[in-house]
Amino acid sequence: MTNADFAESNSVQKPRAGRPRSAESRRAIIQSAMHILQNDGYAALNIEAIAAKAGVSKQTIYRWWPSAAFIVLEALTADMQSQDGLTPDMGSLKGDLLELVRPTVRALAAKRGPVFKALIAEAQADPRFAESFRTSLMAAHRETVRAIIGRAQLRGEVPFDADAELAADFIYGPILYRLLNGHGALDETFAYGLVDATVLTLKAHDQLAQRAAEAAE
Amino acid sequence: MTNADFAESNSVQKPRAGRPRSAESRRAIIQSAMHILQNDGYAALNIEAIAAKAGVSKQTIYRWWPSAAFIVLEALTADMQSQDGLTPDMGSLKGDLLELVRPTVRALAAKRGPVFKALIAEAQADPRFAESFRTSLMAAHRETVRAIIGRAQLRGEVPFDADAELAADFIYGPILYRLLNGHGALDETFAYGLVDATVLTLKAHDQLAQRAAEAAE
Amino acid sequence: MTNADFAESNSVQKPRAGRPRSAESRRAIIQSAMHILQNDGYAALNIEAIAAKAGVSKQTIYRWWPSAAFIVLEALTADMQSQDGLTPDMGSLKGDLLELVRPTVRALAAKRGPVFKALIAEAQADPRFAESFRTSLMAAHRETVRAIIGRAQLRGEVPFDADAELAADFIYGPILYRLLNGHGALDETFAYGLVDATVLTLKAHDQLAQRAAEAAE
Amino acid sequence: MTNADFAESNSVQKPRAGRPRSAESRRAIIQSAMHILQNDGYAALNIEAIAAKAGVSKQTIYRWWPSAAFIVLEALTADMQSQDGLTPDMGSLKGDLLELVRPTVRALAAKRGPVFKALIAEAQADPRFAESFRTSLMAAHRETVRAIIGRAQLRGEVPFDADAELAADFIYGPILYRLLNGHGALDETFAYGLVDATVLTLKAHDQLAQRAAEAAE
DNA sequence: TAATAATCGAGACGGTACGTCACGTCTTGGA
DNA sequence: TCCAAGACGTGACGTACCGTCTCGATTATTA
Repeated sequence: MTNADFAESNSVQKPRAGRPRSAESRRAIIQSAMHILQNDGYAALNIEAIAAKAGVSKQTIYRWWPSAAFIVLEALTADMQSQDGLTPDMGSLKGDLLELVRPTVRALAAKRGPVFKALIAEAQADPRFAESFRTSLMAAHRETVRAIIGRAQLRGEVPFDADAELAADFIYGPILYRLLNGHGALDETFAYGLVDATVLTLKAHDQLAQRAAEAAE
Repeated sequence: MTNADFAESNSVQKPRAGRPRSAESRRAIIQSAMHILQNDGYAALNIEAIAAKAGVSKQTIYRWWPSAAFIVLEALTADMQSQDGLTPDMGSLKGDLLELVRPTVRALAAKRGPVFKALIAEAQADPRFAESFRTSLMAAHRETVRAIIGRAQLRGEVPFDADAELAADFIYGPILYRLLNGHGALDETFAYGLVDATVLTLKAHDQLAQRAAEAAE
Repeated sequence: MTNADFAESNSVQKPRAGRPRSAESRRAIIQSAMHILQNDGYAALNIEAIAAKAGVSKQTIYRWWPSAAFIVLEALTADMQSQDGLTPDMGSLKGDLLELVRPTVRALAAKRGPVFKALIAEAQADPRFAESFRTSLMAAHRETVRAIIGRAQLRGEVPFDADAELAADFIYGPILYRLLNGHGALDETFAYGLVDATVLTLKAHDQLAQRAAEAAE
Repeated sequence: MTNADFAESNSVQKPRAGRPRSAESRRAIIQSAMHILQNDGYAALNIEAIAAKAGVSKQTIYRWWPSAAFIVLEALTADMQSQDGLTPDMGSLKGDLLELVRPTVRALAAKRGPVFKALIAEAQADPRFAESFRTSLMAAHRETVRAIIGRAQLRGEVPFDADAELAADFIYGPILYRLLNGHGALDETFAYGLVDATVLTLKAHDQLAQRAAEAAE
């Protein structure tokens, strides 16, 4: 949990004495950070540049965020909460997964890719950020997969002992791998292959077990 | 391909004029870099520290490597070439994959993890390094998977149209995901689950297609 | 005029926003620079050494002075302003000039010599410094000569068309020449010879003109 | 005495064993040095640049000259010996001095100025070079003045106790002063003023002494 | 209506590392 | 013995950001 989140969540119940936090500055900082990120890349995203662009003092930034990465993370989570939150039931495991994977892959192939790569890189160097990153963005993604598999289990499409954790690894692992290593395209074909393989795995687990049982008779 | 690799590969055929490169310095630089990396972490791995520890000038380092990451990469590839090169045929797809995945996962859970994480992070910020990293370490890993699947195809374990590329993504994607995100352990259970799922996927592709054909009769 | 001078002269009227300049650091920098200069010579006077000795960051030095030479110049002008400002009227041109030249020559023959030589050398390589050097130290020296000759003109010792500029060149030129070239000693004899010759020149200008007029009758 | 001078003076009597010094390289080095000096200024004149431009190894330069300044000095003295050596007797002290001072001032105001300034600056930092500079270029200049005054003494223009050393200081001091400090132009007016003052001084020394003797009667 | 308290901008500060430059020395093969 | 080529250790450069620290000014709550 970032300092910013902390301050925000507390601001409701206890209006502390002194000058309140400037919403204007907060907005300017986040916008400036994202602007620099989009235009000049993550390498150019440093506190001094953000402060200069936002017309804000460095101190103000350090007061609310531990590093530039946290600013980006805040922008991203805010963005995700506004648009996502919906994993529509398409009526089948494959349909649900496609509805999840295809937009994800498409976004990462476009402008979301560089941002995501940068945050993951940052997480490797900064344990505090890794924690925040994992428990906000990443956890939300994995939860979606768990929900979809839960629905598939209720439908009887996959056995109840299907490993949702491993399934989430199978969905996001290869995506991350291609995103970071760049050995293959993040395109529709990949999305379909990914979903097909995952569905096959989850179902085959069942069917093969069934065939094994039949063979045992 | 790094400058160093280039110089090395040419050194055989053309003993150019001028003082030859100091093998002593090269060794000291690589060793110092790895020593700092193991003891103080990647964050402490900077050119000045390496130069100081190796008793070498910064210029000498910059002459042969573009950045500290390239030094680590060179050490790692040299290390890999000396110990690997062998993907023993265990007689079955599952056996081969386990023989590949288990040591990999074990190494990444131990001291190889932090180094790998750092290099991947570095690759996100430096396109030149990303290129080198992808075409050396990463490409070698993927090639191993392709070889294993090739053997399985010859054995008749998996169909000839099995997608080796996707299989490699399935093997290394989840490993990378867990390594970088840290949401799950890189342990034996994970290794088995990973191999089982991959084998099931590759085989189910065949069997399900077969059942679909039978059903069509 | 250095940045430092500029900031200083403005500091009275406008207490600008932000943390004010550290007088402590300024003092430490100047003192350290002079200390290194006296002990190890101008060749050893570099920004890193000054910063280290003063316990100050290099950036702080670069913020206020363009180079080490400007620091020395500031120290020297401050020193000169505190002790000089006085060109006592000795009652005669020769007396005034001796009162000016003898201490100057004595100082340059002692510890002021190396410093002065170094600054002049620096001025040849750095036009910005040359400008500062000329308009501060050098201009003050020349002005003193002009004042002395002005007094001599009022006394009737020298004609009103006596060239004060050339006289200043005659005073400081030979001093500089001996200082830089080292072909002759900067001693009392030299000082007397210098003053005698200058006085003779200035007066002879008058007398010879007079004799020429008499001869014309 | 430079290494080059040493080698040169010895080369006549003892043709040492081994490959002889390359006259081609020597010429290329001196020419390259002067070319860089004229085009890019003394600040750009470093051994690496000269070596690169001359197509010569750095070692070859260091073998024959202690520093770049010595190369320039060698070029300058060679140049001076070829054109000078002649101080024509114009029949009068003033004529002789003008014939000496006017070309000198003209040359220093033109392209000789920067070179001279740089060498003088260099001499302040390098005692070995100062020694060479003083005993070659500078000494030659002073000797010329001594010769001219010697002639004037024989002519009876100036007394035999006229101080030739001080006269040389009076000629070259102000020139050097203006050259280095840049407070005044090095033009014809200055040359005439300089010569007039020097002649007046030398002669007034006599006449004033005479008048003092008359007054004493 | 003050006093108190936190925030804000500006910007100076001590640090650390950067990547570059030139130094003067060395080690090759070849002339 | 000299030469070109060029690698080497050394030392300093000037710059970029870091995260912290004063400043005066502003804007709230609390007394």
